Amino acid sequence: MEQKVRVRFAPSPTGPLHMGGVRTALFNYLFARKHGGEFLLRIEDTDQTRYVPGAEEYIAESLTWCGLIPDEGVGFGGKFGPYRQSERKDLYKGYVDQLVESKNAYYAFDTPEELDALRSEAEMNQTVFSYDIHTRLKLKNSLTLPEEEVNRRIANGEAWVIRFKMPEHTDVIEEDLIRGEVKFNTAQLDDKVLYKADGMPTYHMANVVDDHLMQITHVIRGEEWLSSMPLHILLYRALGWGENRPRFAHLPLILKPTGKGKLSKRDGDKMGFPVFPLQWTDPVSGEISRGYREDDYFPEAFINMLALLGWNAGTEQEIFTIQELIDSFSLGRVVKSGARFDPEKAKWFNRHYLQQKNDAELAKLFKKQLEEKQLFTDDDKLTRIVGLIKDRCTFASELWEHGFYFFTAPDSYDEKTISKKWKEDTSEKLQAIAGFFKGLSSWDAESIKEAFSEFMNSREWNFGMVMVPIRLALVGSSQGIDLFVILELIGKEETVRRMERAVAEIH
RNA sequence: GGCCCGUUCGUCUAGGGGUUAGGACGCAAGAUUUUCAUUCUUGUAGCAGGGGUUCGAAUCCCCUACGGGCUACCA
Repeated sequence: MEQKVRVRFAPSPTGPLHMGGVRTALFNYLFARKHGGEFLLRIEDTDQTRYVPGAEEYIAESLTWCGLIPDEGVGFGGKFGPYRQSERKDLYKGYVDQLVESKNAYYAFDTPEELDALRSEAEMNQTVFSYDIHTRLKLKNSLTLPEEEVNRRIANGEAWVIRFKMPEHTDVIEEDLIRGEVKFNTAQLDDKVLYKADGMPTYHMANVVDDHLMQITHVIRGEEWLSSMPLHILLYRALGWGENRPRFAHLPLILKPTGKGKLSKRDGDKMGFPVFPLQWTDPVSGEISRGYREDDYFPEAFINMLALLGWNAGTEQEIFTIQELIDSFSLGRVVKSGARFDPEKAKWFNRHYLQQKNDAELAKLFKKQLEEKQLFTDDDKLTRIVGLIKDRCTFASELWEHGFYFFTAPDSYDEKTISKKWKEDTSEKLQAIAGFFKGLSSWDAESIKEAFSEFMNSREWNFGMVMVPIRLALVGSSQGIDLFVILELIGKEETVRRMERAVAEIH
């Protein structure tokens, strides 16, 4: 009988969630949904020194904005709680004791200073100090000290940690769901601290215990954890859970758009794109980091873009609804190598989603922008305008810059266009045309165009001489949609007013 | 340094012994729009290098180079 799939996203509340973190959450979510399983959010706050206030709320809000709602977790209920590791503190000691009892772990009394000294000493000799099978018998721990002294030190309240006793020269072979067989030898691995002097477990211990207790079936996480996979496997075995432990899948990292290394906050600042889902204000420095939400990305576009960064369906499809992602997702199709992030492609996804939205929906967004400027118009007209200008937009926030002229006269005229298209006799012509417009009785794009053509013919003027100048008068530059539609929508009076103003102001 | 992972157009990727190496973003050109943008069409550009295996390698193996991760009482 197959076990029910349970996966978890387990971030550390040390700051805002990085877009790589969101992608990890996404892949977990997709995997859970695909297999009818559950997706949980666990907060890994075992390092109290790195805790950042607000980070936890930020994580929950980010997932919510992205539509990746956990089935269980901090703030989302569930029967396997608490889901915050600091609240599970008491629970870990028993398992650590069990490991000490079974000789899989031992007490160590070496101080951080002593270890640092050993590390720098090793560095001077061009080597690296490692607390492992070769060195542990020369250090201060329950393997080397007499039992009475160990007990005495503990009773005296001396600081101690518990370390895993890495077994001697054995191969740990595991089938990673993305990478295939990965092989390690314990001879290369050190005796990691499992339980810290402050009474908190380290990541490794808490992770293994919680994944077991929360009945996690698949651990889907970033590649930075691949190296600790053997330790985790050994821990499951040592705790007697080796037969029923989760399977692992290690995701490739997201790399900088250019240059070396993984994507960082700095890259976003430098190159002008967000690396976080939501805007974040650092509680200490007050520094603000932009977010995809505030930069006006649609969450669907953000998610779609993230999904295709390191995964593909094996078809040429690139646009996926979340349901389509769920249906076609598989870990086997996750790419093994790191992916450089391309901000341009992210924009392309947003543009695509924006074009797919219906006009009325976008009109609502546009209406908000207009209201902020104290401009109002009826919904039908607004919807029509949106339909006319949306294909020029990548973000909904650009609706204004591409449609402002329907609501307000230009506040300046583009110099280049003036020098190129505004001739000696342009003012005169525009004045005549404005006068002609005044006398028109029907004011819709078709009729205006027809009447205007006749007028132009009668004067033996050609369109090219005046079209751009009229546009300049109405819009302020040589941009915009079909001129006669603009005329119709801004109305006769406003058209004439703008033309007269342009004649007066442009020389 | 050690261990582990990776390497197809500038970027994201398809490909799993025989393909004119496909798509997308970007970029460029043309068309259309008496403007600009859109749109459409076309083009641009790639198997890191070297050895094997094989009748035949982007595909399998080895070496090298390069990139990435880990190497904390951080996750």
